[in-house]
Amino acid sequence: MILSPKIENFVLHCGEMGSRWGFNRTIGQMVGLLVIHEQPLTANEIAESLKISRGNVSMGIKELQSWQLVKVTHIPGDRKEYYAPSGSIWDLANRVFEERRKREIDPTLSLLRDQILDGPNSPEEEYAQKQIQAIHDLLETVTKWSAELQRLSPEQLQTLMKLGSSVGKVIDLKDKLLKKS
Amino acid sequence: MILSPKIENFVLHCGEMGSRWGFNRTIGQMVGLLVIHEQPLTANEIAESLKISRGNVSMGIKELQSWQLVKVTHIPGDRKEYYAPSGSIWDLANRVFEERRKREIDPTLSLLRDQILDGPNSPEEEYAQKQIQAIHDLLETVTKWSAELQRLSPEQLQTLMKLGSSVGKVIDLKDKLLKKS
DNA sequence: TTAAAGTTTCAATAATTACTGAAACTTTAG
DNA sequence: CTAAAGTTTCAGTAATTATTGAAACTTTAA
Repeated sequence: MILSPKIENFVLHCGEMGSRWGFNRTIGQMVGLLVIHEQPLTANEIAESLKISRGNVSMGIKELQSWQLVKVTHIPGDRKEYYAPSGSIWDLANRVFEERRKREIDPTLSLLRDQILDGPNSPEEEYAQKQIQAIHDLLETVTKWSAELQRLSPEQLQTLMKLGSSVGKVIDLKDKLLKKS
Repeated sequence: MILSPKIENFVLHCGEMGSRWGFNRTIGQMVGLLVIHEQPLTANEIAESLKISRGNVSMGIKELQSWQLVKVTHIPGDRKEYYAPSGSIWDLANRVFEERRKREIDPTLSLLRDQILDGPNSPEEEYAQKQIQAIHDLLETVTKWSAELQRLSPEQLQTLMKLGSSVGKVIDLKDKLLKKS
């Protein structure tokens, strides 16, 4: 399981980015490796390729499973478990995005809701309350949007993606139409 | 500079979330504090409120400035510097989003571009190449979209946001408009 | 039922990242 | 020019997070 320079490069880069994407270096490398390899890999192959301990791989896989990024497969007559990405690049990105939303937004949203219900407890808290409300609204919008994106069909997504630099135009057109009716 | 329980709660929470949002606990607390307080604060007030060292505040401010999240103001006849958020909640969120794009996406995009130019160096790299291309395309789309969002006017954004639970409608809308013209 | 193949767990330790506080630096009023 | 007010830097240390490797656990073929 020796990696070609190009692939090694890619895998190492995934490691460096790993921590920015929400996991650690090792796990970043694992994702990179699994994504770039057509065939599923065993835990031992992963450990060997990345030069890390077997235990570390085991913990990494557990973490990746909690993110729903890997699936386990078996080869008939072989007792080992083989690991592969749980879907297309798009699927994986979606999962990461979703998981991060849960970790980065949901807890805050929940706290802010409580704080809003509580209301301002003193004149100085008036301004605080307004800001809390603003953050809450922003986060709620983001949440709704991300849920919406998950729901779109691949074709709709395709269209939306291509829309790119002309979202603005579509919106303007919509406004005009509304005024007419 | 003693904080009311509610505000302290909010600030502490921002600290916990800080690391998830791309900075560390202290810096998260600083953002929270600045956002929730109507009046700009001095570095000493921040240190006192959060019970952290003066040096830490100084480093935190430097970091926040690199994210363009704070602005410095002065009070006539007072030599101290007063710090405040650099804009509305929406502005701040935008900046964080933008900065994270730079850190989380741009370096990868750049590497992948190089790797694509390099082409597959062996038959086994065929598949790798395809995957690299797929990741590249995904990241490029995200980048384009985020640039587009920055460019929209607040009103356009407002419209887009309210469209909310029905992005699908935007697509339908687009199709209808195209047919008419 | 057992031993071989495989996997997971976790205490110890390594690596990384954040924080303090004292010293050095900068600015300005007198 | 100088001293007071303010700010930044950074070496040392504390706190956190990641990794190893050996022991414990699980599964299955014979």
